[in-house]
Formats: sequence, C-alpha cells, structure tokens
Amino acid sequence: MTNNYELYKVFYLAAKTGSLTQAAKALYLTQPSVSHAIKQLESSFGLPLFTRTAKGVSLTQEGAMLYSYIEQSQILITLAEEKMAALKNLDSGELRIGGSDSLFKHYLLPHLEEFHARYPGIKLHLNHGTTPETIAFLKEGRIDLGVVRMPIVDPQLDVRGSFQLQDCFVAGARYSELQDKVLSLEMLMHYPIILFSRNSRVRVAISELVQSYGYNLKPDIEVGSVDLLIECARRGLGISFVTREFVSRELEEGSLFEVRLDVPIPISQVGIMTMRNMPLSITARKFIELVQ
Amino acid sequence: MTNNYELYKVFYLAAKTGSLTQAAKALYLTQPSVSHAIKQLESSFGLPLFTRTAKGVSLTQEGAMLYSYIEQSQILITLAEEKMAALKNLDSGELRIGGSDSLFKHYLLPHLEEFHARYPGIKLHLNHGTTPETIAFLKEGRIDLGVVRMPIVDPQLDVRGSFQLQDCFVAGARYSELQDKVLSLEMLMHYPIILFSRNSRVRVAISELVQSYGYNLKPDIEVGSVDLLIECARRGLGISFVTREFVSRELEEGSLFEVRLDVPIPISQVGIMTMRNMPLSITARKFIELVQ
DNA sequence: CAGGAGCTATAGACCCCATCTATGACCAAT
DNA sequence: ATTGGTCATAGATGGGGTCTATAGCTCCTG
Repeated sequence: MTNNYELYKVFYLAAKTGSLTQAAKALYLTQPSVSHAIKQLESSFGLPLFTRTAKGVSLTQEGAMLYSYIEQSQILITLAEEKMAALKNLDSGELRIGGSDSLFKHYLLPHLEEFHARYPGIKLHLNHGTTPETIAFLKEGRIDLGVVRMPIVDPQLDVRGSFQLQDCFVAGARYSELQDKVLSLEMLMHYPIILFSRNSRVRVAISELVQSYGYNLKPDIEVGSVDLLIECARRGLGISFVTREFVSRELEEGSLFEVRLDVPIPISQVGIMTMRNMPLSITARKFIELVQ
Repeated sequence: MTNNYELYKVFYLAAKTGSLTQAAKALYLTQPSVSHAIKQLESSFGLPLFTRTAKGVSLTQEGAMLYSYIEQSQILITLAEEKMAALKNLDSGELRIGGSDSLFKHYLLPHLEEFHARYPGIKLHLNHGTTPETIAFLKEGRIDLGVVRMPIVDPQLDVRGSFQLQDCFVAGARYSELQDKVLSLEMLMHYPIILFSRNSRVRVAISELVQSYGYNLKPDIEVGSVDLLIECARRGLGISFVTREFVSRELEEGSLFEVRLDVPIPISQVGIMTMRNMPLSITARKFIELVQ
C-alpha cells in the first residue's frame, strides 16, 4: 500500500477523461504507460478500479470511491501550484516590515506606495517597534525585514545600508537670532533642548557625542514622537534634535531653521536588516531591490 | 511546473517533521535522496521552500503557503488509502441487489442476515422490481447483482444458477379431499385457481405449461403478492400456484397441503445475475461466494 | 576550546523501472 | 467486412531516483 503518488495523477486524469488514451495525451505519455500505471494502482489495492469497454474506461464502485478522495486531493495540488506561481509573479503574497514609526513615515512610505502600486496583490504588514524589538521580531520570523539605523552588529543578521540621514538641531521663529550663527556646544547648552524621550538610539548617540566634548546634554523637554519634536520646535519651546530629512518641508517653508554647530554631527545610515542564512521571501527580495 | 507529485509526499513529510533526516526515515529513503527531492521541488518553483539550520529545516514564507495546500492534499490521500483498505477488508462498502420482493423475502433474507452479521460495515441496498427492471438497473450500474428466476438469456449478462425452486399447487383445509390424490390437469380445472396477477414470469410459465397439454389456465382469483397467494389458499378461496419453498412453514404445520398433479412441473432455478465483462465489486463477489 | 554529534549538501556510481515502440485483441459502427 | 477506435501485452532502453561516501556546518559538552 506504499504507493507512488504519481500514480494518482494518472488515475485522476484517466477517471476524469474516461479514457486511458486521453489521459495519456494530457500527461504527455503513451497509452501503454497509462495502462501500466493503472494496473499498478489496481494491484496495489488488490481490486479493479476501472471497467474497460470498447469506448474507454469507467470507474468501478471502488474506483469511484477512490476518485472522490483523489479528485479533491488533485484539485488542491493544482491550486497549490497556481498559488506558487502567483507568489513567484508577485501577484500574491505578503511583505512584513519592522521598524520605527518615524522611519516608516518619513523614509519608507514613498517606497511602500510605489511597491504597492506596482504589486497591488501583495499585502503589506508594518510592525513598528524599537530596534531591539524589531530584531527580535526578525529572529522569530514575524517580519521579513527590518528598517533601522545602523550600525547593527549581530552575527545572525545581514544589514545593508540603504540611505543616509543627517541629524541636526532645529529651532523656530522664537530663536531667529540663531539663524545665521554657528553655535558652539557651550552656547547650545544655554538654550532649552528638546529630545526624544525613550531610550532611542538617536538620543543615546547624540548624548554620547556631546559628552565626548565634555558637556552633558540634559533635555528641558522630552517627547515621545518625532512629530511632537517638530511641533515643539515650531512653537518655540526650544531647540529640537531631529533628522534633517524628516523636517525638510518645515525647513523649506521656513517654519524651522537649522541651528548649525561648530562640531560635526555624524551622518547616520539607515539599514535594511534581514536574517543571514535564511532565504528571503520573494516579496522582500523585490522590495529591497526597489529601495536600492 | 509539471512536477512529479511524488515530490510532494517528500515535501509534506519534511515540513511535517522539520527534518530531512526524519522524513527520509519515514519514507524509507536516505537523507541525500530527500535533500535532492526538496531541491528539485524548489528549483521547479524557482523559490526556496525551506530554511536550513543546524537542527533541521523550517518552512519559508512561501514554503508555508505551499504546505497549507499540500497538507490537506496528503491527508486526503491517506484517507483514500485507508478507505480502500476498508473496502478491501469489507469493513466498509455497499452491496446493491435487485430482484423481486418474494425472492428477497423467502430466499435472500437469510443470506442477507448472515452477510450483514459477518460484515456489519457494509450497507445493503435492496432494489425490488420485475425481472426486466432488474436487468435494466444492472445495465445502468445501479445495482451490483440481480436475483431472478432463470433462464435469462442476455449476452451482456453472466448468470450463475444458485438455488432450485419447485413451484406447485397448494390448497387449504377446505379442499382436504384432495390431500392424498393425484390430480390430472382436467380435474384441476374444476377447482378455483388463484394465480399471481401481474405478467410475472412464473404466471407465464405455468400458463404455457398447462397450454402445452391442451388446457387453458384461467384464474378465478388474481392477487398481487405471494403473501396474498398463500393467505387465499389457507382461507379456502381456491388452489394457489406457489413456490413450494415459500410455503414450507404452512406445509409443515398442515395449514396448507400440496395438490399433486399427474404431470411434472419443471423445477425453476434462481440465478444470480451480474454484468459480464465488468469487474464485480468486492462486496458482490463476497456475497455470491457466501450464497454458493 | 577541542571534539563529538547532530544536521544538510555534494559528488559520483549504479541499476531499477517508467516509458517507449510495436503489436495484438477486442468492439462498434460504417 | 472493413475501418477506426479502444485497451493489453511484450520486450527493449535509458534517464533519473536512489544509493554510498564524504564534506561542511552549527550546536553542545566535557
């Protein structure tokens, strides 16, 4: 009873067409091959499946019983193959991305729009969280890729740099006297500083940078989102530390201006993070290709 | 994309066990064979199905998609194979018999009881009808076998004689003066005769027999069932022409006696009729074996 | 940290069997 | 009868499924 499942494909077509000859054509085989295959199946069950007549074959009672199961089974296989083709064509599938809200909003969104326009059949899942959360999600297989700020050092992960971001300090009209100056850190410390509140990587990075020059960056205001960071600066509550690319609109329209410093703030790189040694889903592969 | 379905069996087990090695054991193959099979499947779809790790394999997103279909498909095949085994063991199945009411009741019933006791999983379908109807049912494939009186001459049918029946005339107490006599047909004609009403084969046969001796058998009463035939005779309404085996109880208890004639009434043979050149269902084969 | 014990991948050889061609037997319909 | 269809059978062939042997890798353990 340990059948070659291939025989069921032959059986299915023979039963469906009612003809070994037709089945052979459909399978690109010769009629004797089909005849032989059916005979094998019959002898494996120890009972005849077909009644042979001059104009073809028809199922016996037991053959009909078998067919009722095999038909469903074969239909499922056909569906499976169609589904796989759809996945390959990106007519179907899903793309699960992890990362921070602000990167989603300011950096990823246009790419997602383009991706969705090109492959409308792909479902998109955005999973926001901190960098460690995103890494954990990735390792659990709950997302296909993560978009985070580099550097990331993890032997299990592949990170490819994709985009550079320049952080900077910005202020609104209230501090317009600073618009054309270049401030020292010393001077900056006299103004109220607005920082991202959580233990975000950006916050840590700038704190450490300032510290390396011997100062202590202590925010007067802490907020929980990039949008609030921007809004506080516009209303003159202080000088915000933000990513320049995220406030490009405000800088252009003049509602914010950059507060230049006499020390350089390192460029930070956005990286696309995927599991090393794990095949990328088709969708993820295509998306990364599109982004780069 | 024209896959060997055998590969799905390998895929199914590999996915289910999460290990190529385990799958190989389950399939009585070696691990490299399984590895090779999976690779074939992957290259046929043009995408990886598994993530290989040091402790086995796990499905990729696309592999999981495939698995959701293939799992169902394989389960159906397993069910199909179990079903076929059940059919072969006669744990399951059906037996569809055609024939006349009286043959069912008086001849077939004990055999059906025995068959059902031995194979309680087999569903029995009794399809009563006249002999031509039964033949038609058989040719339409609506019954597996027919139980009818011979002779049957039809090149499409196989008929095996199974049991002999002796028709005879019987009467009740009212005609007890005939109990020890041997009647001539001439004398018989003076008594009221009770015959089966429809154009039954028995009725035709006895009419022709009597006619061959130069008499005309005209019934005084016609009834539509064997039971009525017996009941009428018991109540003294006349002499009934019945099958002796169907009145064995009445003959023993003395409520009826046989009216002997000076001419022999041919024995009639009950035949089991099946389609020639068509494989018998397992159940039909077993039933015939039991009856004979 | 070396080494063992899993795992999967690769290479190459073998031989079985799925498939082929050729033909036969049968039936139905012209 | 002949033709054209069906399925069955016989025998030959070669591709590919399977094997053994081995490598490479990761994880775990003494």
